[in-house]
Amino acid sequence: MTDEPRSLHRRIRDDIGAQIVSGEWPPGYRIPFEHELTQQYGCSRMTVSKALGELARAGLIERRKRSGSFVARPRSQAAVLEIHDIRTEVEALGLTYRYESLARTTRRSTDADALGLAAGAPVLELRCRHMAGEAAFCLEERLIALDAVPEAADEPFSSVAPGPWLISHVPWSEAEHTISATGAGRAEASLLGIEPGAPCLVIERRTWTGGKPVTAVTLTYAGSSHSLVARFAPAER
Amino acid sequence: MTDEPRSLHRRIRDDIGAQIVSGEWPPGYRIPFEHELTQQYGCSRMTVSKALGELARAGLIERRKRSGSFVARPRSQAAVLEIHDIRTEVEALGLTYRYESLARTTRRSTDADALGLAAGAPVLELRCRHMAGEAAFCLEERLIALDAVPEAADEPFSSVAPGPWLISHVPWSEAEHTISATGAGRAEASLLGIEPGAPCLVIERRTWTGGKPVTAVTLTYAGSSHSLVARFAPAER
DNA sequence: TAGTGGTCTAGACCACAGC
DNA sequence: CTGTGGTCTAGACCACTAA
Repeated sequence: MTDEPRSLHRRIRDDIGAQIVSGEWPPGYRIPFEHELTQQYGCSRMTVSKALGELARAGLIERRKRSGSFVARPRSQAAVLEIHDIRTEVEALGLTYRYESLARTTRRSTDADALGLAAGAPVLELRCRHMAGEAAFCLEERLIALDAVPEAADEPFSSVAPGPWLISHVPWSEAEHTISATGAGRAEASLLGIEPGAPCLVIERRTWTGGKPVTAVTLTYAGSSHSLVARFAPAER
Repeated sequence: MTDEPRSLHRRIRDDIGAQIVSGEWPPGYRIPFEHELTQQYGCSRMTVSKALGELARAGLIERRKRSGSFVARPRSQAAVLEIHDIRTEVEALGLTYRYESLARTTRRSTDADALGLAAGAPVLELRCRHMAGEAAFCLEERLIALDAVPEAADEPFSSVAPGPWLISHVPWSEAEHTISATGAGRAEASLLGIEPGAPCLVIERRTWTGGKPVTAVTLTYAGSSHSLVARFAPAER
């Protein structure tokens, strides 16, 4: 009936996860000890350990030495937010994507910049617009630390959006996102084709690689055109 | 010099992670085979396998049978969004939290409800307000499926906010969040103490347990008062 | 077909926290 | 002290897939 038993540790993990999600094992319930599960499933301790380890990572259970593993109680809602490339977002809506470069300046960073760079470090400042069909979809205002990405100084960014360019030129990155709502200013309203003061969803992203600031970007979406979706699944798949 | 070697698989994982984040191993680079790492670290294959498995889960590497493990190229920005209890948020700002119940209705669900319940199922509808000091912090509009949480019918929610109450009465839950920006309507503006049309950050959350709808809530924050932060770390710690 | 990762075993020692 | 989870070993077989 089911296509389940692809691997034993997954089966164990899913069995236990189902007990928890269904409420049969309430928060605080003590899960069978590893050695009990090895007997129950007729397997070695490593296998159940792997299953329990994944449940613990997912936050479903809490493991305590000497006392056992317990169903955790839900704490803060944690959700995985996927932030896609803007071109992908637009095309997923069935619209034609177009990129427009508005301004490009090289200057020295100030303390007011969100990048977290020492004042005086060279930065590239970009302003651009992402179009969906004939309508403006998103405004982008970006700083790039030229110390971290010197090649950016030679890139005009006239036809390539800075986001995709950076992804292919910077090895890997940690990021922090801040999401808020504001009213459109005059310039933004005009560029987005909305009324001044109209609600906008604003995503600010700061990116580091190996602890060094790489880029800071502010994306402004007309409030009605965009939303973010975040999901939480207790154990993936 | 370092306090590192608490466990070998962590050391291996962090070593490789550092190579990737620093850019020394660019996207597409082939990571040493498991048996090579086994020799390099003088350990068994399970240990390196665990390390590589965690890196793969974190999205830093991609594992391909018969050809090896490779540094992945960053795809969509994935970030973990933590959504805390509103009382906690307010108190973290150093303000006094207060909860106000505005309305409480029991009715039958309609197709227009976001809950995803069959039409006609009994639901509890709540409207309430979360205060920070003397100012309104957040408006809450909530539906609770009484089939899933029958005890809610007996709870007045006059002094207990539905969020914390649900957490302690529902075993575990999956959730989906949608974040957007809107302009405040008249009623909302008056309750939040802002101008009609002023930007608001709106979080809609739908919650299930074991696949059954439990609750749907819309939280409306005055745009200037609130923001969400999401972080991404390539390998935790 | 050969070599990779995926999974699993049947042991082992250890640190640690509750008794 | 005792028993738990945390870690690790030195093997093994398998499925898959790139060559």
